[in-house]
Amino acid sequence: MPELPEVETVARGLRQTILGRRILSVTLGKTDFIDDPSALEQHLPGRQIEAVERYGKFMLLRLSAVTDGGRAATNGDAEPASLLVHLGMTGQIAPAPAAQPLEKHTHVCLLLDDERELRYIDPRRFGRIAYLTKALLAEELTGFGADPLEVSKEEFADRICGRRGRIKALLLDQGVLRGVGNIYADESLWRAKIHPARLGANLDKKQAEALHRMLQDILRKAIVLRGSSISDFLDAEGEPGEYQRHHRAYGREGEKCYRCKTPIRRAIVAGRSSYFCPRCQPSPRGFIVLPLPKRRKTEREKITRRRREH
DNA sequence: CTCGATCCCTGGACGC
DNA sequence: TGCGTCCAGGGATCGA
Repeated sequence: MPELPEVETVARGLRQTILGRRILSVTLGKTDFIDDPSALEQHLPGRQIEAVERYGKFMLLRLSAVTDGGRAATNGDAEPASLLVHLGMTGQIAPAPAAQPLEKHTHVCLLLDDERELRYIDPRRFGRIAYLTKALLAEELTGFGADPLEVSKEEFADRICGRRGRIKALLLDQGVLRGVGNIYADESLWRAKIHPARLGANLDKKQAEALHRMLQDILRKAIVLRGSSISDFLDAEGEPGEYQRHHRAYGREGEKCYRCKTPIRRAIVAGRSSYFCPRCQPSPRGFIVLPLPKRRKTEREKITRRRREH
């Protein structure tokens, strides 16, 4: 599931491969995850991809104005615009030779001026694509929290300690921090020895600082390793990341804690599977780990299976 | 403000 | 083997 490091990896890959390309035409498959499908068809052709940025879990393809004067004057295409891409759970975006057969669940193809297509594949369609004018983009980006890689420890502590919610929920809340998802929330909490169900307001300054440091360390390391590949994640070159080998909590239910050898537990916190060490990350008062159904296959086994298939 | 529940969607795993 | 069921989860939304 693409979180900040995976989205950053994909964005970097796209920067290497499609910057400066012009979009010639648009072909759409299923469109129920696209804000305004016809806007893509109307406004993308003729634009050049000038930059690829990441904002939280969003990718933003910055597009030039259309230089064809006659058409541009009438429909707003004389202004630069952006294509917003959210990979959701299972989204992949990568260029491919236009002649190459389409993979199943390819829903958007942008024909480029070098006989390639930028293709968006998303089996579950939890992602999102939107054509955004400058004004719509500004509106879209309001309400997001700090970038976890940029945020100072003081601001981080302010954002966490002033809230009543559970720390896991706060880490996942894109309005608090943009880009953190389930994996990196659990990993940073394990490293900082903080239970996911603790209330943000109950963390002391030292714990908030530890969490800030661990979260940044983990995200930076994960970016270097091109993200975590569990289930479907592949980068823009179609390669899996390597950070899943460094997971210490996520997906490790029943396996030994790397610090104290106590079996890692799983509980639902903030509506998500949350993995933690019951000894290193002591529960807050009153928190009960409910019995959970036995896992059929651990995430680790899934990864192994995937790698063999490759 | 914060919570849980529900929905979206598909593929894969499992039980029978 | 084949079919039904459950589950994963980011995010939107809604009611408590």
